[in-house]
Amino acid sequence: MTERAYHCPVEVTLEVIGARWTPVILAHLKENDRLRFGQIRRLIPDISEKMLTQRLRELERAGIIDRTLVRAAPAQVEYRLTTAGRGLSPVLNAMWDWGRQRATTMGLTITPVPADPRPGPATE
Amino acid sequence: MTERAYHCPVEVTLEVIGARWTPVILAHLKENDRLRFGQIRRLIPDISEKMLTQRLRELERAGIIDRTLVRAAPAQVEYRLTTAGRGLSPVLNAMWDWGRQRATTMGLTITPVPADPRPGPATE
DNA sequence: GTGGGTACGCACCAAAAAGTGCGTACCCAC
DNA sequence: GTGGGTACGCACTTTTTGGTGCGTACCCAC
Repeated sequence: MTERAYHCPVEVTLEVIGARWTPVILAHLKENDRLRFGQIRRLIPDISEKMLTQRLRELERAGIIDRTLVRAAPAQVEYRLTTAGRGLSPVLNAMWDWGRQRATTMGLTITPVPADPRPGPATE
Repeated sequence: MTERAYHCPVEVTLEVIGARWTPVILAHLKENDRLRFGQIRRLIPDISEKMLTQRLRELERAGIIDRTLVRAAPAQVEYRLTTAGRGLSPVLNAMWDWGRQRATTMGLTITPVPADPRPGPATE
């Protein structure tokens, strides 16, 4: 993650959002404004908790997201994009759009998952 | 690189351009239209030849770039974005712009490198 | 009082990614 | 004829990344 010299602006961008899952996390935060740890985890079923924590810490350090402790007791935190983070919207939007387009032309299916656990009885 | 189910369009995009250096390579191809292997290598001083070859093969298979053998003898090939690849321009532009912005606000320096070896005498 | 949810940190191990060095085949300049 | 540039492929090792499982501290529902 520590690159010394940059020879292209894109390298700078990648140092911030180049790690695995990072743009996905940010895209969800852009879509949902504020999300709790567990919500992000459910929105991205394939990410492990360790990964998610790690990425969130990195983004926090980079000043891209903001962590707020909502409740201390049974820990509850909220993440949201900072102003700097919102500056990434064009990147995230473009990635979102291209992915949708690509899925269509390649016949891929995208199955979104709700951020909150199903409230009703077991859906199986 | 093989992900089965997608839960967000951004995941689809990342499966194509998520590997290390990939967006940098594409950004240079977008800027320069057509580039030879050695030119890309010089434009990205920190990439190894193995890496570059690998990424180029992946992008070729994904239909994002196009490889043309210009001369067989002392092998010379040219890479360029396909139509599908040019569809990534919004993403690449956004990454480029954000990186420049970020470099400015963070006081980072970007030192571009020429694609071709210095032809004249030492420029220093 | 027992289990589940919340949001982690830590340690250990497996897997994937990347670096290094060597070989190729040909051309050209010196 | 010797060395350098062109664009790689291959094998081997190292580094990085990520997964798994365990522990925490507290609350709430049953």
